[in-house]
Amino acid sequence: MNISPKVPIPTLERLATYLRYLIDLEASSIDTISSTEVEKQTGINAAQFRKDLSYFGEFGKPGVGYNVVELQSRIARILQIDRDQSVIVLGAGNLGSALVGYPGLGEQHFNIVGVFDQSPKKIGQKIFHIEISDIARLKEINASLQARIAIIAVPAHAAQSVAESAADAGVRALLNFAPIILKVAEGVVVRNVSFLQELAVMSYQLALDIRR
Amino acid sequence: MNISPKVPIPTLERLATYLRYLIDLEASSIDTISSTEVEKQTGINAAQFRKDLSYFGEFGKPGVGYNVVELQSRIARILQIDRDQSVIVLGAGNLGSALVGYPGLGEQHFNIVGVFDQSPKKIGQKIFHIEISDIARLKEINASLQARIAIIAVPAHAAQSVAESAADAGVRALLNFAPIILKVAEGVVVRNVSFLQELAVMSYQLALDIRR
DNA sequence: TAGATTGTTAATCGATTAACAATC
DNA sequence: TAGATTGTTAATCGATTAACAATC
Repeated sequence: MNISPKVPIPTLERLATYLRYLIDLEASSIDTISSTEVEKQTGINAAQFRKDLSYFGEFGKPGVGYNVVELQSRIARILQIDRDQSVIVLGAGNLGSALVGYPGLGEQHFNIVGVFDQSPKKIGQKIFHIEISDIARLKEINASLQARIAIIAVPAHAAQSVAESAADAGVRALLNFAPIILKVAEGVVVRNVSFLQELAVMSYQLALDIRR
Repeated sequence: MNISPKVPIPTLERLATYLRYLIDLEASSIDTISSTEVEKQTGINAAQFRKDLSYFGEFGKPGVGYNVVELQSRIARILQIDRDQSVIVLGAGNLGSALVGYPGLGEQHFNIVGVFDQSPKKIGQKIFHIEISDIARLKEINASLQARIAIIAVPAHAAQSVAESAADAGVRALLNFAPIILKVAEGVVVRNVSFLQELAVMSYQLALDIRR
């Protein structure tokens, strides 16, 4: 298959997992792996692994396996992690600030080029060498930053309006940390990071455990 | 159906969403809603909503709908969010500290009762009124804290070993922020918060958009 | 009562996994 | 060549959605 039709989201998520795993393998100087080995080490079914890759072409050699470095760079290219991408952070509270300082982002070529907040106390201050800008000037400032990805780290009550400003400022993808369902225009991608939800799920599972 | 067999994870995740939505409704002094109304406002299919609830019993009145306050409190009880739960945070870096200060946790009755780190510089210091303890003393200290939920906010290379210490200290549920697949013993629940993965997915979707 | 909406069964859809011919 | 492992098709599994009798 040459050009990917619709790739399932779970496949894309696993692709990111494979990539991390391959980077570890490379660090351990392993240069070839089989899908069976992937299953043993990640717990992801071998057929699943092969199927996931099949959406994007052929990556392995029958009887041999996959070249670690090659597979790594091809997955990185598929996910666009082989090139720098500009990201802005909306909200300079505890969470927003922590994200600005998170080294993993840069490692994956997500470069934070701007941080915005509404509070006059924060505007003009710096976090990790990036100056906080007035969120009211988002559109104007992003006209030059040209970030297409924004991380929303404002309180729930402000999130919807911030999302709209972002879309208006040319942002096409929102990573939303606020516990709220965002309504966005066609063509804007949203992914939610809902750790409260995750805690709630665990909370239920924990209780189940006790009941039996 | 009286006692729930196996409830799908997506159902549990949506339950947490419904709960947030119902709290908003209550604040707007709305006391009854129909599944159709839920669909309009959250985008979640009405049949899905009814099916999700059906795993736990009967909640509505045919021809009328659901009582907001009652549904809210019943979902809270299902998810165990109606009572306080002790949580410890492992790792007092930027992310860990931000989580300790995150007000949403307390609002959902997740009370942070301890913060742990390995760095001698941090041990003994306070973040938001909680003193940072030595992670080497986790088992000893959690013997009295009795937290069964831990949030892992340490760097990837330390996460596996921290997870093992936590399990050894009696923790039964791990909310993992480190970009790594944790291997845990039977009976320990893990949920991952992988915003790097979410960014990667968005990055792919963004590129797709351009190609067409 | 007539209209609205539930809870649940059945149909549909999509994702995961098993099986295997092709191939190194 | 014989053994190993891929890529892909087919079978299975599970979740979502539509349809509708029961009921307020």
